[in-house]
Amino acid sequence: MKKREVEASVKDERLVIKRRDQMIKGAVTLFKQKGFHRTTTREIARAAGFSIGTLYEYIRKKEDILYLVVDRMYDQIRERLQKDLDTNQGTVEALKLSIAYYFREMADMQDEVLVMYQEAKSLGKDALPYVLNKEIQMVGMFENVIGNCVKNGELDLTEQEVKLIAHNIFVQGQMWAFRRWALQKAYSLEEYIELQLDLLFHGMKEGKVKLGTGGEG
Amino acid sequence: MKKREVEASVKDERLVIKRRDQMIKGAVTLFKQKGFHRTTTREIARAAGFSIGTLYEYIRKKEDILYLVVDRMYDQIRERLQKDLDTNQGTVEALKLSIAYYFREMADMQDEVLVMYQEAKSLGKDALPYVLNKEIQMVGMFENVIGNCVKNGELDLTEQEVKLIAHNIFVQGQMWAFRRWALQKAYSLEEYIELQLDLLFHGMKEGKVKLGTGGEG
Amino acid sequence: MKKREVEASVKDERLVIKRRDQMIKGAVTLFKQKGFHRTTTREIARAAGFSIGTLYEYIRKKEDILYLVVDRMYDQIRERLQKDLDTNQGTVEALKLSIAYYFREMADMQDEVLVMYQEAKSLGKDALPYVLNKEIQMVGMFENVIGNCVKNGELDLTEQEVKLIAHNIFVQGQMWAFRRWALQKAYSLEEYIELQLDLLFHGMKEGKVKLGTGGEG
Amino acid sequence: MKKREVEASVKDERLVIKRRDQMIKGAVTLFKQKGFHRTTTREIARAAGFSIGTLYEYIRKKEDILYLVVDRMYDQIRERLQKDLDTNQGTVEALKLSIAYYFREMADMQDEVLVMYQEAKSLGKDALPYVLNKEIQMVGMFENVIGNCVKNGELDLTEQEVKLIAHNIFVQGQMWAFRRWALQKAYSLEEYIELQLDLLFHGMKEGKVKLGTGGEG
DNA sequence: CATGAATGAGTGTTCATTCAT
DNA sequence: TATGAATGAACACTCATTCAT
Repeated sequence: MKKREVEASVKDERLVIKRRDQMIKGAVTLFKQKGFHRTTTREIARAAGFSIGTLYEYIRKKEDILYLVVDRMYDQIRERLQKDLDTNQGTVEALKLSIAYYFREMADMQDEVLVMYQEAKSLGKDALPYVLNKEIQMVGMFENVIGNCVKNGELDLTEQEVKLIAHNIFVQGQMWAFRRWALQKAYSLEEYIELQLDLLFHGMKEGKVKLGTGGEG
Repeated sequence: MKKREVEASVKDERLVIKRRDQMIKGAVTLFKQKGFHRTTTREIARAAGFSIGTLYEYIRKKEDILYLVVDRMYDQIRERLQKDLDTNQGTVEALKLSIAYYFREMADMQDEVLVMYQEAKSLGKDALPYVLNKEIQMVGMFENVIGNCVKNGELDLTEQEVKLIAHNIFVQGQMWAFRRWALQKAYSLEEYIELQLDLLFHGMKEGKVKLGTGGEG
Repeated sequence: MKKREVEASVKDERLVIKRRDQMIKGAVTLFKQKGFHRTTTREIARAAGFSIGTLYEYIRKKEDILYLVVDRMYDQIRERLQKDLDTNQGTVEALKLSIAYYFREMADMQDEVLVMYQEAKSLGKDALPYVLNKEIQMVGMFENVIGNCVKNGELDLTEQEVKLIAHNIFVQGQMWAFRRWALQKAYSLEEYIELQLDLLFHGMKEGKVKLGTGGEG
Repeated sequence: MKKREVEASVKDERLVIKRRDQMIKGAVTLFKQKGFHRTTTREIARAAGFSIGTLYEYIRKKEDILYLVVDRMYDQIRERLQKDLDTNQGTVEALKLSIAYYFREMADMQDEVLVMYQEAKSLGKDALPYVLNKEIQMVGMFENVIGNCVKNGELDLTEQEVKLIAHNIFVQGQMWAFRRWALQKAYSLEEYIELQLDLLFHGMKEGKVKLGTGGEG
């Protein structure tokens, strides 16, 4: 899927990138505070440090800004994650480290995650599939590393299981942000990571009482 | 936390309930399609089958509609879940059934879940804590059943683990709705339920290769 | 000019009068507080002690209520004034007493005066002339008494002067109400009356310096 | 009391003044015809020659327009009056000229006076005191000139009398506008001025009959 | 390239008035 | 007669977007 280009009137590419950086920076802050819909283009322009007229030299519609924000965020996360995964592959130990790394990255970008999370559906019919595609890619990255562990024989999972685990990991990374109101009261980030990893790998631990009895035997 | 009452101008309680039912029904459909912000009060009125004037006889502000939708949904899910949990308690087997039941309920209310999920943050400062409280209650219900299994000795988990598992279950119930674009292509609902249950209880299964060996030691 | 009748659907005349009394009473209070435009028909109905439906059994349009209020007020003032003037006629002394009486009456009906004063222009093109006519009648009453004093030889004034004095008196009666924010801080009602009477009858008193010099001599 | 500034979104001060001039001009005409409440913001925008959007670039709320109108009017009258009073001070002759001048000014601004008079109470709790303060200042200007005549010995009046006379003059200036329906049928402006001045300075003239006799003594 | 004034469709909300019960 | 639910025209105000300078 090709990159969905947001058209700019300005030709100077350097400038386009610079201005969009300013824009995205300002927009994230505002979206975080008031959401996409309650944020006006004027506010974004002001936060970015230029006029409303200038803003529209670099985008076509308000929605473009949201797209730019979300797009940038995905790229950042994916880039970092890719770099990490490239160096750690194939072993369960490496997988654990990568998941932990991913959780920490997501915690680091909490605000952006929240924005993406809550406003993505505001993207129009054209931008949405592109964004979903990025998610699929990211989930795919986890599928790959887990899949490698399976190939190695370190894990024994079906393809279906691999896919779902990848989704679960992906969502649990977001959870820390979007359920912060509950989770961050109960756990530190490292506690959260440790617990989730444990659950991910071992599930709920059975007690001794029923050991050997009934169940799925 | 007391119920946050949405005031109506109309006195006839029966009528209020009836009209609000119509309202909620119409609103959910619209919110799902276009989100809360892009849906106009006029559209909601039309979808509900009455005029804009009548709509405002039953609410005070547009936000009230969102609150009504979310509130109703929570109540429904909680009520059904409570009823289920009341009859199935204490065993892992019952817990599994309850989780499956919960997943199915959430799948059944996909649209509402989606709306709640993406629009909840649009609720004002007064309604939001009330809604979050409802979530806490629902998560608490799962904490209880799992906790009972721990007391029985059927499960061996710390309080922290219990809490996080409850959150995970809760979120996985929502996942089916808000990640439908990916999950519902890959799994049937029953497959999804079975897989998630398996992962919840057993985690990733290790292969035989590395059995007995340490990490990178 | 015939009385402008406000049509009622209800036939029972006694009831019409009773309900309209309730209505006027409630309306005056509300108009005083928030003005005619900011007062809703529902509020008036509630203040009157019956439903909005019932309200409309006794009037045709909201404006009718304003008319009813203003009309009632004029009638009251005129009635009282007439009674007073009937018994005190022809002498300057009696005129002074009547003016003082009128001032006191207006002070007594301050709220109503204020309402009439500020909202009269909200009366439609049909009701307004009728109301203005009532004012003309009241001014005419003063013209008469003053005119009688002229006929008696107690006062020496042209018709034009008589008319203007009548207007001045009329307005000075209202002044106490509509300039209350300034006058009632500086004067007691009786002081106000005494001073105005003095000025009315003697004008500004010249000092001794210029006596006999230049000017209009 | 500081000037209550009405905020504009537009930065160009010259433009703000120009557009507000258009606005005020259009608004006065409309307010005169239909009153403040019955005039819509769109009508004002149209009358001013620009769009509703543009209107709101120069004000924040509809009420601001009323405030602008009233404020402008007070400033104009006071400015002119001040200029006049600065050059004519201390003598009864000058006082008469000033009063006549004031009456003519008010007649010149009839429409604005009418608007101010009938709609001032529609100003919110923040703007009203500011407007009343302007009235107090204007009344104060008359108090001063009259007071000077007293100091000169040209007039023999108490402070209380001076204050009340100032109020009377002020109101009589407005009267020509708000009782136009009666006064302007009976008098020319110059007749009105001459008569009022005469009454102000000499009051009602007693006839010869009773000369020398007391009241009811 | 940058600016910011101008635009007007669109939105939430109100409220006088009607009419079936 | 009395009620109050229903209606929808009307209103104040917002904001994305354009375009002349």
